[in-house]
Amino acid sequence: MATIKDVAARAGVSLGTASRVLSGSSATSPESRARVQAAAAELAYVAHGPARSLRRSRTDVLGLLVSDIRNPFFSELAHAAERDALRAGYSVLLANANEDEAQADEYLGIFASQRIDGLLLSPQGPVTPRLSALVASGMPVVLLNRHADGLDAPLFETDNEQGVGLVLDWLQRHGHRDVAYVGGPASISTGAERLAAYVAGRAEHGITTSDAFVEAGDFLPDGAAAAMTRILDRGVRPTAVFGANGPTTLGAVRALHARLGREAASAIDVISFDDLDWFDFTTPRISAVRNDAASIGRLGVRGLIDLIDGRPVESQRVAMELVDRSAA
Amino acid sequence: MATIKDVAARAGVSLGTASRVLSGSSATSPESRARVQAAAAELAYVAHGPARSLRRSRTDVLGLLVSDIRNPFFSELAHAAERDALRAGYSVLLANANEDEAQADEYLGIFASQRIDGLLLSPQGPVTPRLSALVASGMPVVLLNRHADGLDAPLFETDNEQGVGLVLDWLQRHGHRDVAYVGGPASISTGAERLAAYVAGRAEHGITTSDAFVEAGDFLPDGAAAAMTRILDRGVRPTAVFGANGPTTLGAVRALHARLGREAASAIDVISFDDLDWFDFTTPRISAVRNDAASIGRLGVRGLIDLIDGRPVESQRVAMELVDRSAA
DNA sequence: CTGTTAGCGCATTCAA
DNA sequence: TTGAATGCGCTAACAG
Repeated sequence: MATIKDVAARAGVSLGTASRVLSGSSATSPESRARVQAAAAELAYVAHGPARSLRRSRTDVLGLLVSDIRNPFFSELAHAAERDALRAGYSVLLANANEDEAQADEYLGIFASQRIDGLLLSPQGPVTPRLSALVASGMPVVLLNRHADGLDAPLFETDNEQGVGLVLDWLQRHGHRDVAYVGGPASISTGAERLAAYVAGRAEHGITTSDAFVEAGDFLPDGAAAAMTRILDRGVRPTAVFGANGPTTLGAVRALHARLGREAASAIDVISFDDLDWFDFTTPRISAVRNDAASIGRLGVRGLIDLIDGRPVESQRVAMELVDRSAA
Repeated sequence: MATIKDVAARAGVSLGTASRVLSGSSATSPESRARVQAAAAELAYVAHGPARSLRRSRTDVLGLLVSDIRNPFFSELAHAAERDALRAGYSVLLANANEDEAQADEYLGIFASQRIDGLLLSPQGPVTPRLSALVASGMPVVLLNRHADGLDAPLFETDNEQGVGLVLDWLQRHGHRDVAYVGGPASISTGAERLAAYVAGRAEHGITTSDAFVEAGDFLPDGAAAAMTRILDRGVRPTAVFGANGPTTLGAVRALHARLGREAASAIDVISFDDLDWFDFTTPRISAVRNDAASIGRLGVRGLIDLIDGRPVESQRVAMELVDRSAA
C-alpha cells in the first residue's frame, strides 16, 4: 500500500506539503494541491488510520455497546446512531453484550485498547471496575436508555413512568383486573423502573395487586417465556398480559400459545412496552407503547460529540406514544 | 493513560523487557515478569491498539459489512460472527449498508483506512472500484450469502435453489396455482437466483407462469409492500404469496392487510424465504424455509481467518429446512 | 506557502 | 535474558 511518502515523492513535494494537502489542515498552493491529489489518486492512496490516530491521539471512532443487537429497539438505535456518527466524521465500533455482564466488560477492554474517542453505553447493571477506570481516564460517556448506579453521565432514555402510565390507562379502559406483568431483571434500571411504575399505579387503575401475576424475566424471549409459564403454573388466568420490552412480549406470547393453545391464547389481551413489526397481525392485535429508538440513537451521538468537544450536555427523556390496536 | 514506558519505569526494567512480558513474545525471567505485571496492574495499563497496529502492520480487526442490520437474518449472523471472532482474538467493525450501494462503498473506504485484517462482505450487487482496489491490495475477503460478479472469493451462502425447491413443493402440496412472488432486486445475486429457481420450477409444480403474479421489491419492507400492491392492483387474486426474504414477507403481509383487510388477507397462504419470530402467531400461520444465519456467520469468520493465515478455503452452501406450519 | 524535523506508543533487531 | 536503538506512517511545530 502506498504511503504518504510515496505520494509526496510522486508529486515532487515534501512530505509535509503532501500531508497538508491530504488532511486540508492548512493552506497550500493550488499547484501543489493539484499535483498531490493527482499523485494520491494514481497510487490509490488511503491514509493509514492507526498511524494518524497515534499521531493525533484521537481515533475518530466511537464505541457503541448495546444490550442485545437482536432486539429491534437496539438494532434500530444502532442503525440511526451509526448513520449520524458517520455524517459527523466518526465511525462506530458496535459491540453486543447480549444482556451479559461479562461480555459487556470484555468489550469495554477492547474499546479501551482501541482508544475510542467516546462511548455510547447501554449498561448491564452495576458499574464494573473496567468501566469506572474508563470513566476515570476521562473517556466521554453517554448512557442509552439505562442508567448505571454511580455513573454520572448524560442519559438519553425513554420515559418509563409515562410509558407505563399509558399502558395502565389502556388496561383500565379495557376493564382488565387480572393482569400478568412479565418484567425484566431488577438489576437493570429499565427493569426496575418499569416494575416500580407498574406496581405504584396498578391499584388506582383497578388492577389486582396480587404478586402472583408478576414475574421477572431477563429481557430476552426465552427468559420471558419461562416467566410467563411460571405465572400460568400458579393456576391464575390473566385476562391481559403486559410485556416489559419487545423480546419479553415475544416470549410471553410464545408461552401463552405453548401453554394454553392458540384458541385460549387469543382470549387474552397483550400490550407491550416497545412496538414490534408484527403486532398488527396477531389475534387479537397487540397494542404497545412505542418510543423512537432512532431518536435516542441520534440524541446519544449528538450528545457524545458535544461531550467530546467540551460542550455541556443535558440528559433527555423521550416521551412514549400509545399505539392502540384494540379498536380496529 | 499509562504507556508501556511508564510500566517499564515503575517495574525498573527496560522498555523492551516490558514489551516482551506484556506481549508474551519471547522468554523473560520470572522475576521481570512478576514486576512488570504488577506495575501494569497498578497503573491500569492498557496497550495502545493503534500504536501496536502501526508497528505490527496488522490490527486484529475484521470488517463486517452487512446489507441490512435490521433484517433478523443479518443481526443474527452478525451476532454469531462477532462472538466467534472475539474468541479468535479479533474485534469486528460492523457496518450496515442498508441495501444501499453508495453507503456500502463509503464503509469500504473506512475499512481500508482502518486497515482491517480481513473483510466479511454481503455485497450490494456490482463490484465497485473501491472494492476491487481493496481486493487488489491483497485484502482477504469472504462473501456472505451473496456473490458479486467478478469477485473471486470464498462464498458462504444458503442454498437458494434447494430452498426455493422446498417452497415449490409446499405450494404444490397445498394445491396453489395462483401464486404471487414478491422478490428482491435482480442486481443482487440472491434476488436473481431465487427468482430464477422459482421461474424454472413453477410450471412443473402446477403454478401459473403468468408474470402478472411476479414483482420485485428491494428486500426491504416498504419496497416489498409496494411490489405486493402492484400485483394486487392488476386485479389478480393470488391464493398464496411467496416472499423472497424476511423483510419482504413482512412488507407483503402488510400490503395484504392494508389492501384487502384482515378478513380477506387471512384467506391467503403465505410462505417465506427466511423464518421470522412471529410466523406462528398469524392467521393462517406462515410457513418458511429457514437457514441458520448463525452458521453462515461462523463459517464466514472461520474461513476469513483461514484466509488471513494463508490456509486454503472452500466455498460452502448451507442447506435450508422447511418449517411447515400449515398442518397445526 | 514550503521543507525539515521530531515524536506519538509500540515491537523488534542487534549487541551484550 | 536484557537494554539500547530503530522505525512503522503520520501530523504538527518550526524555521525559512
